Amino acid sequence: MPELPEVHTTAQNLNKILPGLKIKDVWSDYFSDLYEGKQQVKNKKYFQRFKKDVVGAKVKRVLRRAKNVLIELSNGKTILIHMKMTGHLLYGRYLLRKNSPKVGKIPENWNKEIWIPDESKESPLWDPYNRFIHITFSFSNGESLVLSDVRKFAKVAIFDSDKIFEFNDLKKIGPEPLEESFKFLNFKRQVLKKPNGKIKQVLMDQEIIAGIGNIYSDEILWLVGVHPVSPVSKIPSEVLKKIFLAMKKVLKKGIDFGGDSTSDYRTPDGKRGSFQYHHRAYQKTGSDCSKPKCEGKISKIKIFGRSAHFCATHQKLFS
DNA sequence: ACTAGCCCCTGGGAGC
DNA sequence: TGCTCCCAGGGGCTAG
Repeated sequence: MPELPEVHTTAQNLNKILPGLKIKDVWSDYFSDLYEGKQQVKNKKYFQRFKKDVVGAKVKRVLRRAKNVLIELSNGKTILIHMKMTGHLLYGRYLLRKNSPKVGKIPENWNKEIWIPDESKESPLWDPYNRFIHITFSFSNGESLVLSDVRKFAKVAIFDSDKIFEFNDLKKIGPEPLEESFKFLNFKRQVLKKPNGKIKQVLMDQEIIAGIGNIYSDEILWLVGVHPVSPVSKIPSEVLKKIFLAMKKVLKKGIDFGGDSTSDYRTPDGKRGSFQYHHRAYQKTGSDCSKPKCEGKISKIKIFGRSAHFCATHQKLFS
């Protein structure tokens, strides 16, 4: 699922490609999940308005804030895309087909419109995980930006660029963990806003720190040897410092590996990232702990409706 | 103000 | 082989 490193990789790659390109058309089969400002776009009428705001504009730049991709347009509007769990953005030459040939496991009786890559079957864009395309932006150069999202949780919205930080999506988001200016004291102040909160939950709280989700929080806590349910206020300051440093390290590592493709995430050229091959805790339930000299095993528990993976042997519970 | 829990969604994997 | 059931979970929302 796209967290900071995945969204960062996507936004950075797109920022090398999209600026200067003019949006020629927008297509979607996904009206219920398009938004215009605060207004949820529930029908075609709103989609037409979204389309009107977008078509004809040029892309100025693409950036990331928390787990959102922001596409700034030349007309004072910004498209916000939150990929949630299974969404990912792809860029390439795409064709709209009706009664299309089968792609992956799409049923034979499929008779809807479908976008398929106009590329050789060797192209990573043909990866079966890339076939759930629910919105496309076609550019005047003949290429398209498409959102593939099997579970349809992704959010696409449009805002006035100068007001975008006034809306809830971005208003209350905490600081960016990889900013040079984000120092330990800021981190400490942030997490201590939830003194009774469990450390894993607090790390994942977007209002405390932006961009960390389930995978990276598991990996950070494994690395520093802190049990995920430890309340923040019980963790000694020097251990919080270790968490802070591990957070920067693990997130950077995620970026270096091109993100995590445990699930559906792909880079805009359709390729997998490789952080999933370096997990120590996330989805390693039952495996031997890989920390040197540790003889524990990775367990899984549910906290706050999410799974947490950790080694009960070397991850210390502060309480 | 807080938190626990439901909801959205659907492919894939496990079990029979 | 094919059916059913359960799981993945970010973030919005509601009930307590």
